[in-house]
Amino acid sequence: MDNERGHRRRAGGERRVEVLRVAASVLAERGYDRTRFSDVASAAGVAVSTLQFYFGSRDDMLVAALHHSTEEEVRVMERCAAQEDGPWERLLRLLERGLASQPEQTWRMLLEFWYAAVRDPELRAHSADLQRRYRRPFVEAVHEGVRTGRFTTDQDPEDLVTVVLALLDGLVVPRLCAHDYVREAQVRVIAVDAVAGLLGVDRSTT
Amino acid sequence: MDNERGHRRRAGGERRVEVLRVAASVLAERGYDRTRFSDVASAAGVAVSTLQFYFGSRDDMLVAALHHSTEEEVRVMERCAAQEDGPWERLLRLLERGLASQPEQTWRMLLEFWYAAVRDPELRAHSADLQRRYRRPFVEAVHEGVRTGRFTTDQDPEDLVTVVLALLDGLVVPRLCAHDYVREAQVRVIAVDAVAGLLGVDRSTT
Amino acid sequence: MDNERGHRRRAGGERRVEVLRVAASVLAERGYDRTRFSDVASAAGVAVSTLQFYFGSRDDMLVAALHHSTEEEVRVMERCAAQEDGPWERLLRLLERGLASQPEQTWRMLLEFWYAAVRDPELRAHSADLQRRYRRPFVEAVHEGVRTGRFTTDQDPEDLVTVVLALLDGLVVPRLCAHDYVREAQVRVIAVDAVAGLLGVDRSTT
Amino acid sequence: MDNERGHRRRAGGERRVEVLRVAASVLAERGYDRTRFSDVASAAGVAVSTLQFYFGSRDDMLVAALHHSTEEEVRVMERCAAQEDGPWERLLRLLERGLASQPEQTWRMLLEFWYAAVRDPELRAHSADLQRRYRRPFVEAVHEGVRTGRFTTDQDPEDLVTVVLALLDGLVVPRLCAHDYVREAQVRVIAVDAVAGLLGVDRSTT
DNA sequence: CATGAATGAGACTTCATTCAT
DNA sequence: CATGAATGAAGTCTCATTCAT
Repeated sequence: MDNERGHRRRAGGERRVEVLRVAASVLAERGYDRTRFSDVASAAGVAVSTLQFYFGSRDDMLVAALHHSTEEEVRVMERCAAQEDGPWERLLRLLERGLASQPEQTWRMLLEFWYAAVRDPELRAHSADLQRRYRRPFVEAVHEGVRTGRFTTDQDPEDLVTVVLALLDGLVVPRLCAHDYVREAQVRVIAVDAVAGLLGVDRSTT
Repeated sequence: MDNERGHRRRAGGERRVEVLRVAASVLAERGYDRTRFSDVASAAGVAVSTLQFYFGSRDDMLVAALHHSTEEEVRVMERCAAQEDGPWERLLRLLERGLASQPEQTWRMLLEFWYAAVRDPELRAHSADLQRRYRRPFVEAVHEGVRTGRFTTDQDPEDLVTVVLALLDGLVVPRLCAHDYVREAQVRVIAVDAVAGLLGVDRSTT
Repeated sequence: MDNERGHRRRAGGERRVEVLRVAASVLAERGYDRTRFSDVASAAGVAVSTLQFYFGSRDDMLVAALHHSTEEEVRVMERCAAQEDGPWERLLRLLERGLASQPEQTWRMLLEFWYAAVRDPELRAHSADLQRRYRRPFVEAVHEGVRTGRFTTDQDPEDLVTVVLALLDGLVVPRLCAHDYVREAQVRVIAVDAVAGLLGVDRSTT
Repeated sequence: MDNERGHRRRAGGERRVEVLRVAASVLAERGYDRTRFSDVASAAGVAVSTLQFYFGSRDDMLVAALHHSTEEEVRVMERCAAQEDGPWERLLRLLERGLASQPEQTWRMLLEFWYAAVRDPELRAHSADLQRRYRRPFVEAVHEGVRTGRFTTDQDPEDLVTVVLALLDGLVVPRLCAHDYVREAQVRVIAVDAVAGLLGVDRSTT
């Protein structure tokens, strides 16, 4: 009866999942603290009390929405790393995905999740869990590259990935703020360069 | 009579500044949307109506607090770059400052500011302005390094700095969430390596 | 199809009676206004909609529970008076029963009934009816005692019983509140003394 | 800043006491669980939010009202016993007051208080306290009567008073339910008789 | 200059109830 | 016979805000 990481799924039928998706998009749009039941209700075309029937409290609803969204994003990353070619090729795909233009909602949701996790211990725990899964494909690619001699860095792969991901995450806010100085194309090239340099990748063959 | 970027400074003398500082710390602690007049009032030991007397509305108070804090942070950076030694040395100082351990409040405030700016056009404008000033010392150092041949990159300095700052900013959230995988010492080394590699810095003399 | 004083018995077979008993105990525990469908439902292990199927509305359920309980209590009293020995002996049995330690639920239910009856006309009518039946054994005993010369009072038996029952009822609240000054043993003796004195009972033979 | 037995008096000026009185009368009228903020607000001619400004929560308001009312009633009793004539005369005055016709509100409030106290530990504690003060004049009169030989009972005065008060309290509900069998005049005579008999009062001189 | 009193708007939440199966 | 899904009505509570002093 419990699912989604300990949150009791209260009730509801098929529509519950649909509504959850709507809730996520409203959340991305308005932000956690400004997402009211009535916002989601009118966006989803259901009654406010239906939302409570589905999720319990407002907080539970929003947390469920956060979980749902982030879960999906992690799965995308895992799929990106599924194809078994060279480690740099895989890493490149992961980077591209991280750097690619995305529906703004994805980034908003990410920021939302960070913001909430900083203060909510339960979300923070979940966040740590997600991070681990999110990092894994990166870490494995680096490990493999080092092992096979494709990468020549001396640093610890975990730490390297921490910096690589920081680089990706650090671009989220500037893009959301539509800072005009973020020139997508150039930034992507430089970011990939930075990673390649950091790992000591031999890119001659690419 | 107007100051702080168009916000009417309502009233109040010395105490107002004290209270502003308190407001900032409460804001960092609780987050924008959860900082009520009464929170700041009790933290500062004044009446709610006094806060309104000082700042006007709740939003005005919070925005003033955000401005106040971020302004201070930018000034620190500008001071870091004041000393006129080599461009890499200056950049290193800026990086160190950006990477250094700080009172958590600083980072919380930064995240707070990002989060607010994403949705508030007025804050976003202010944010752009701040970013420009924040970036300038970095950009100038890179320019000088390239001009003097100390750095050998072909990329545009502005874009390079965008990536460098993304790297710094991207570390804020993991640290606030106390993710255990962030190993401060190693990460700093790698981050500096990454920047040095990116710029093609000749570090043999350092 | 109608029973229990005009309340339509909606539906349900044997389980309905079980559930009614559960409802009564929940009612005694929580009080009229705080007994929700869901309380009874979870206590009885049935769905809320089942309760509605059985009883109709919430009020109907609670009234049925009150009727059920009080009905049982009156029957006990009538049984107490069934044995045909002397009037004082009978009265004594009735008093003992009224004064005896009882499961708290009995007294709670009584108070619940009083409290509800004060404001609900329909319950008040039912209450008057119950009172009449509850009083009858007392009144008849007094009548007989007077007629046979065993009691020597000049007062009207009805009025005497009113006072006697007030005495019993007045002990309910102190006991429910567990006021420590209520010393059961002594109080019973004194209460019986008071009644005996009031009726002018010749207790020499008892 | 705390008063009325530990309940924080939140705020408010002179009108607060007026409103408290209104709240009490609404409470007597409608009963605890059915007294909403809006009922008191409209009866008192203030806004709902004013009530919360005064009392905090709905519960706090009602508890304050209960305290206020019961406090007043106890004071009346204490005043009844102030005059220093004979113990029986004093006791008679107390009984008369207890038996006298009163504005229905008084009795309703009493029942309200009992009902609430049975389930609320805090109110129960307060109730015990009130009882002690309420009983004292009775107990002292009995003591004096026994000491001076005016009363000839062998029983413990405390226990006697418990029974006497039960008798008074037990009349509250029948009267509130307007049971036609309660004949005020006769009942008063009998009740006084009962007490006199219980105490062994020599009434020849009265 | 600073405050307390009073209020209105708006949100969450509880809960009985309706309906389809 | 019994239940789960969905909803509307109603109440409490929070909080910014206005106003008088």
